[in-house]
Amino acid sequence: MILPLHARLRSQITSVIQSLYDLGTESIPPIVVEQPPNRRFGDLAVTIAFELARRLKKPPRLIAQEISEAAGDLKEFGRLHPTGAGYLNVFLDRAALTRDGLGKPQPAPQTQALKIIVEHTAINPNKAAHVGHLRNATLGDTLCRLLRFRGTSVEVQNYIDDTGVQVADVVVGFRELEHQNIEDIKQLTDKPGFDYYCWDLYARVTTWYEENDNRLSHRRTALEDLEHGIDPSASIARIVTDKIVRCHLNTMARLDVEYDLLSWEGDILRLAFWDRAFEVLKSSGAVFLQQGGRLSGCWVMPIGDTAVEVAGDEESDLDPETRLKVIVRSNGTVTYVGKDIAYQLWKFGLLGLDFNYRWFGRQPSGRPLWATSSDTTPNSAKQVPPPAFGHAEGVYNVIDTRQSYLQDLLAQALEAMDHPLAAERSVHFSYEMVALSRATAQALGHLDLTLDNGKPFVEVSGRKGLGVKADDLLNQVTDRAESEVSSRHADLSPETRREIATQIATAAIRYFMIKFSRSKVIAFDIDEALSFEGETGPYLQYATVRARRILEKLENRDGIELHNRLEELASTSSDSLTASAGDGLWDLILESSRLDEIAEQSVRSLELSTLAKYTFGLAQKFNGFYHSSPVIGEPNAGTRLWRAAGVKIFATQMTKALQLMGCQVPERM
RNA sequence: GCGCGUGUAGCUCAGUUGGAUAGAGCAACCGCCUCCUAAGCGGUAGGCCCCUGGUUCGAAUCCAGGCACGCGCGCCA
Repeated sequence: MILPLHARLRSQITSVIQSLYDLGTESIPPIVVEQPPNRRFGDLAVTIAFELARRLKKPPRLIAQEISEAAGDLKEFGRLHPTGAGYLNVFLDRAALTRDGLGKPQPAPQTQALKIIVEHTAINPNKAAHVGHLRNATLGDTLCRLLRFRGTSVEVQNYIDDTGVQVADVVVGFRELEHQNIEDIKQLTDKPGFDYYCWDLYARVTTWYEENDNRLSHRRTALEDLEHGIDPSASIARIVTDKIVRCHLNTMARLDVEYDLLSWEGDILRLAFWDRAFEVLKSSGAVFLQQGGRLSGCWVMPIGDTAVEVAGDEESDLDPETRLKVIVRSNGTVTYVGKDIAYQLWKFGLLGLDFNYRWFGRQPSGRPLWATSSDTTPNSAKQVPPPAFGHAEGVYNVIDTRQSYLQDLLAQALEAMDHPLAAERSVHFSYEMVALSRATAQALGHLDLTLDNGKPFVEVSGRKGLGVKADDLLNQVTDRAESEVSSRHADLSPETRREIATQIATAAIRYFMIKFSRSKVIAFDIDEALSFEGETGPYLQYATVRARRILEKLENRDGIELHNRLEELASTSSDSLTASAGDGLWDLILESSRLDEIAEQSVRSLELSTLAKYTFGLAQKFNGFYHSSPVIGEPNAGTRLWRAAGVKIFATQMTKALQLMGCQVPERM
């Protein structure tokens, strides 16, 4: 792992600069350590001379020279080589770093006491999950893995909006279109495919509303019934949402996505979280009662629009009310933003109220899953007590970019309630939506060429039933993988082939969801997602499997177990690691060691594609090495040993990187 | 109208918070399975980094102004 090395290099250079120039510690700019574009320049590059050029009013090239001369031979790094316009490059002790990489795995970074809550998935529990939800869950889950990798303790929450319009619509569907009673619906939930059934029903309800506007009154009634727990609608909703949530959990489990807590909106209502939040909002002056005008009788929050404030002009044509956000309607009901404020306060432990909790089930990995509850009867003594949820130091809300405006309001509300720290630590992890490529939309019969507007993609719409269901996609990809595995490894048992196919499918889908920048709309293309060649998850797995097979065979033939051969490596000529060896072995080792640096960068920028691109590039390096440099067949014992060491380091780091992306390494491919 | 985002090879996208020769994948074309798995590798071809100006040792990257596209802006969630 390379970050500690960076830190040591930085501190040594800092002392050199301090002794050389009259600069306080604070006025030394941060020392950036980069990768030189070409290995012949060095193993690491430092750009500090460029940073200092302005301050010292000297050319960077000269500064680099001065630093290099003053530094002499640095401990562990040797000379600083001034090159180019002012880079300072170092060559590392390659043999030592390679031996370190093989040594006992370093202890995981200590878990910090502070806890981070990550909220993701949050699918309306009224229909099957689709590809857009997969992007959310994959990003959210990968973020959690990265945070834990860095030693942060993470609590994963999945928000269940069980009292919203979408659920109300499906309730209306069961009652008004299907005329089903509670018993009928219960029977339906016992059959497979209930989420698919609701997918269609939801689309039918939408059409049914469109045929006659008066029918929308059914939605209003149902919505009120849900909020106030009035049967039969409330009971129907409870049965439907419980089943759909379990369907979603099953879908996500297929991608190795798990949670700690399901937060049900209904509990927020029943436990009167909102009432408490409302008191705080009022007493802090964050909201006020609007009198007169269009919003008369509403409790509103002023929206801080910096652009408007800076302009400062009278803006006479701009309605001042457009800068007010309604939090409580004139009929006394609370809006979505209001409920969200209450929930966010609870996450930080700032609400002064807590949920009750109920056991929801054990997930495939064995991890317990809890759900919030508003049942006040105490848990039976036999039951395990729930962990302490909430009270986070920071919160990531993984929600698509269309909700940026609302997420912004949320932070503003916290600020207005005199919780600036919580506001600052409420991070909206935003990402663009998943749409359908033209080809895929057409294949699904969703692209009407007569109405073709020439857009490069077609937006998914759950309301219209337009989209690719997550389980359909998973099934297709898994089947495809299974036939590939079968054609290559007929000797494996059907169970093993299926298991491998599942691992491949997971990697294919998860990698696909991670590899794009979060600010890019994904035009989902089924053929692209089904491909296992080029920049795909299976490519990464394949490289890792190959590396493992080499090590396996080597152990069987030569009995080489690398961690037992460290001393032998120390006394073996490391010529294989020099540039003149020309096989990219050292490049492979150095690049493998950068995983911690990349993980750090990915979290800092919330750009998980960085991790994906790095892992892909690393796999490419290995494949190049694989073709140029035989390991088992290498006659020179020393060269063979060093190469084996490189393969081992690669396999170890690659396995970790894949784990971070929620992917496993199949035993064969 | 206002806000946010995007514009890089035929297509889909990277480009390390201003750095060394702008890179991948797909598609196209040409090669490589007696050799650790060809889900692989090598090679060829393909670029006014949307436009114009500015900032400086240096700009695809930062600033200003345009252009194009997407999303958001409700007493919906």
